[in-house]
Order: sequence, then C-alpha cells, then structure tokens
Amino acid sequence: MPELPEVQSMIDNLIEENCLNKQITNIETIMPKLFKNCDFDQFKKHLMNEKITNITRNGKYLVFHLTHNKVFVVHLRMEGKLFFEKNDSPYDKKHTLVFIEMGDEVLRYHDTRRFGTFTIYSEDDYLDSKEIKKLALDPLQEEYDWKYLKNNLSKSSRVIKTSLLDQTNVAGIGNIYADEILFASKIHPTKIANELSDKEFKDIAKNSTLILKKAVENKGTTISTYFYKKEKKGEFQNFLKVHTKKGFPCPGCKAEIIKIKVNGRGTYLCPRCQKM
DNA sequence: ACAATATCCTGCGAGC
DNA sequence: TGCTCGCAGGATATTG
Repeated sequence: MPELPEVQSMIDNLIEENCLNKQITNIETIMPKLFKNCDFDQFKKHLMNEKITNITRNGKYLVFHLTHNKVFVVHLRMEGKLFFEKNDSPYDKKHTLVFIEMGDEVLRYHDTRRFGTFTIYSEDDYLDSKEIKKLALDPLQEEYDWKYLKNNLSKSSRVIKTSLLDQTNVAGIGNIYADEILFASKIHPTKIANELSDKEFKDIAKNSTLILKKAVENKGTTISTYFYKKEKKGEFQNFLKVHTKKGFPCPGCKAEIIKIKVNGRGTYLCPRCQKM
C-alpha cells in the first residue's frame, strides 16, 4: 500500500524517466469512475495538449502541475501505480485503467483494486481543495517537530496508532510505517494518544522522520504488489522490524512478534518492548 | 464535535 | 479439485 515513501519513489522515478515537458496527445480510460470531481470528458479536456511541468507531493497525494495554470491530483489508495513507458510496450490489459499519451510514450495508471482517485484543479486552488487542505505536515517537512506532533495528537482520546494514521494529525503515514514507528519508539499501539509523555512524542517525531527518510532512500516497501517502476521492487521490506513479522523473534529482545487488530487494522508489535 | 463503523473493489488464501 | 467465504486497507460517508 503506497504511503509517503512509495509515493515519493514513484514521483522520483517518473521524473527520472523524463515524463516532464512533453505534450499530452491523447487520454483514454477503462474506468470513468476514478474521476471524482469531474467526468472523464472534462478530465480529458483539462489535460489535452498540455504538458506536465512538475510533479509534487502532499501527504500521499501526487500533484501533477500542467501548463496553463492547471493541476491534476492522484491518490493511489491501496494498489495504484504509475508507469511512464513506450506506447508499444506490453501492459496489463485488465488492470491498466488510465492512459495519458505523449506522442510515442504514455503515462499508464495501474490499479488492481480500482480504489485510486483522480481530481482536477487550477494551480491557484488545489491547496484549498477539500482533500489537500486538511492534510497535516508530514515527517519530512522542515517545520515538523515533536511539539507540532504533540499538539495534534494530544487532542485525541483515540489510541495512538489510529491517531498516527489520521492524515489531519500527521500526513504520509500508513499501516506499515505506523507499526514500525511505534516499535522504534517502544510504544504500544493501543496506548491512548493524549496520555503519552513528552518523551514519547519526541520519540515518535524523531523515529517517524528517520524511518520515512530511510524508506524513501530504499524506494519504499514491497510486501506484495508495490513497484516504484515496472518490475522494480522497493528495498525497505528488508529493514522491517515488526510489520509482517508475526511469529518471528523481536530484533531487540527476541520475544515473539504478535499481530493484533487496532480499529480494524492489522497491527504488529513486540509485546515485551511495547508495553502498555 | 467527536469517534466508531460501513463502504468502495478485487485478488488471494483458508477451509471444506 | 473447485467452490465459497472472509480478509486486506486509505479515505470518505454514514451512523452512533
């Protein structure tokens, strides 16, 4: 599931593959329902003959900046992936849902679960859109620190893992990295957020930045289907300490890693290192 | 106002 | 073997 490091790795790859500044010559889809604030014809009209001038990120959203002050925003949700390829290269016919053609090349959107979203805005108003406006800072932003985190999380009587997944408290963290951050901070995922000490907020702030940074350097985590580029897996799964490690020994204390449910989400932890 | 739950969707693995 | 069933999960809508 793409979280901040996976989204960033995909953006980095698209730019590296030279998808910027090429005229869009055609757009096709087999899934018009992906387009959320417009119908497909409007989306097509919005992009046609423009160029992508830059790709930026807000939380887990990809922002494609176009010529003529236009923008489109993509969220990959569970399984979305973007590949920039030659038009005549082979592709998965069943799960490739959107084609943004640029001459003999094409930006393809692949999504087996069809959960992703596409929206269109102008450059001037996308930051005020309802999905991006409410995003908190992410752990890689300069202004992010433990006081900011404490201020956002300590308002909540929910359990800390649920609060960490709430993009209005801190952006970019999903189920994998929430487990890893809480393990590194030695905090039980079901501890009530507003009962954490200053030291615990400091630890979460520090570890979230460290872990996401290292995950970006390793091009994300491939557990099952994530690729930052065609057939290219991330490497951060090799550094996971608890997530997916049920039954394995804790790298710290050798106790057995367990899996529990926290608000419906599969959650991995070391019961000895992460005490209530 | 907040928090828990249902919803979207498909592939996959468990179990009979 | 082949079927059904339930699970996985990010964000949003709905319900409590």
